[in-house]
Amino acid sequence: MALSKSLKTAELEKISHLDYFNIAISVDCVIFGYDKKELKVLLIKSDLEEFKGLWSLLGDFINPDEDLESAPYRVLKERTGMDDVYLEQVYTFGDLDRHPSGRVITTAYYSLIDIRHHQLKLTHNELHWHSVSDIRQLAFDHKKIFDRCLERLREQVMEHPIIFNLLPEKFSLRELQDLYQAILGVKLDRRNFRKKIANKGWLLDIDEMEMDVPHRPGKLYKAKIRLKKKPIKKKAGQVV
Amino acid sequence: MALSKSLKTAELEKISHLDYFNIAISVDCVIFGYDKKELKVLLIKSDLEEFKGLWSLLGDFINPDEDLESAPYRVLKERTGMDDVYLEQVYTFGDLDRHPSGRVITTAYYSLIDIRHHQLKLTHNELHWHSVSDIRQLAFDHKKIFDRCLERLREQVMEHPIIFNLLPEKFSLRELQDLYQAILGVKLDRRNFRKKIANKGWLLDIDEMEMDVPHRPGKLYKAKIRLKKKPIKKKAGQVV
DNA sequence: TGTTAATGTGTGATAAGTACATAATTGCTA
DNA sequence: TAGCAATTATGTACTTATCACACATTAACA
Repeated sequence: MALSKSLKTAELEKISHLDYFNIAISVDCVIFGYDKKELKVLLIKSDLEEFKGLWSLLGDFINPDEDLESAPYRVLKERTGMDDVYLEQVYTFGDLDRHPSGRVITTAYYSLIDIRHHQLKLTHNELHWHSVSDIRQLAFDHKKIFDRCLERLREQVMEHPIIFNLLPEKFSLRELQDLYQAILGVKLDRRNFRKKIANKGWLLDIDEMEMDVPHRPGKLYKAKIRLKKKPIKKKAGQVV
Repeated sequence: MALSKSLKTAELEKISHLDYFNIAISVDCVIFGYDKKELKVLLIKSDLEEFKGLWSLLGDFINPDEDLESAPYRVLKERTGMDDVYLEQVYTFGDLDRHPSGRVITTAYYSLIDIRHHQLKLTHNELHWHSVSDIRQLAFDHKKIFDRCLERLREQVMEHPIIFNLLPEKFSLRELQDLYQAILGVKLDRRNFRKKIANKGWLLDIDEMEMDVPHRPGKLYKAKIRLKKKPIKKKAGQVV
């Protein structure tokens, strides 16, 4: 939708002058993964001179012809090749000086993906999975954004069945507990954990056992539902 | 901060062309108040032809030289004269077709104010307090924004001591309970409610009683803390 | 066949949530 | 000034969730 086409004259005077249109909008994605009992986050080497050597979140500017919600899906698709992902909007950051190149307001999303489903694109561009516990400093205000998203993830993870997006289709209760512990940063009691999870009713007993583990094998489960929030495709102008 | 001044040449090529700068950003405020046992929301008659007769949230475009977080405080100050208010960012809405005048992305905030502190400005411009339970249709996508903010308020109100921003300085437990009931839309048991509130430790017993009530007077309390989130004043360019 | 590393399971103690009733105080009204 | 209306103040029994904690079992491996 071109702006000029849809503007009424009165509105033109009010909002079309450059004062209101020299702010850019971006999205930044905190992409969480899980590997070797550690919560990971996918980062990219900053391409700005100011932040040489620092890592930053994956983000991009919004295109004028895409919904805000579609942008983080596009970023994820471009960077990881995945498009069936869980994404949740967390917060919008708009401090005046947050971007050295000008006025950029950014909306932060977090995403949970199964780290095994995208290996390919890692060696190209400077993408890398970092352990969440190692994150000290990031480019821009991305540390603040990252912290907020991690906080939100921790709030959500016991309330909604989103955690399964970080796991393979079949998993044992031990794997699930390890993952919760990695996210929440605490140790949980096994018996109490199992009771709690059982009460949620999120799991499907598939009557299979772990194979080739060097100890007594555990039962395997599937998630009853894998929550995704895919963008609803809409044409511009469509009435909702 | 003028954009052109701080842009590096490489960046200029990448982001300064108009494609990325013809999106406007606004804030919209869901301003809650409380009166006569009802939760209220402050609305304004829409000034757009498309939404003639409909009410809309109070909002405005972001100025290029103000922090995002400062904008809703400015809107509140301009509309209600109050600047010591509680504000919380809720969500950013950016569907392509959400604004008939062009591409406008908006960040929604909710605010809690004591309805008695601002009477003056109501008769001027077309501002009016509406009962939350009467809200059916609003201009733009404001009904969706309103719903999301009300939902967030309901999530927050038992967890954080924010509710006192809707009450006068001194209040009785009955007034507090009525207010909770208005927000949550449920009836609460008095004894259990009192126990719960007592456990939170939010109240200060000021050893005063209600006066001139047509029934046995109750004790009055103050909030130990009144949570406000005032914007932190920062100069552009200041390192955080 | 013993060692290692896990699985699977239950109970008692404490805290939180829920349902519920009676006596006391004030202003108002007849 | 007696009685009514409205609301305060308060506790207990029941249920549910949370927490700490120990032992027998299974499979791989050396």
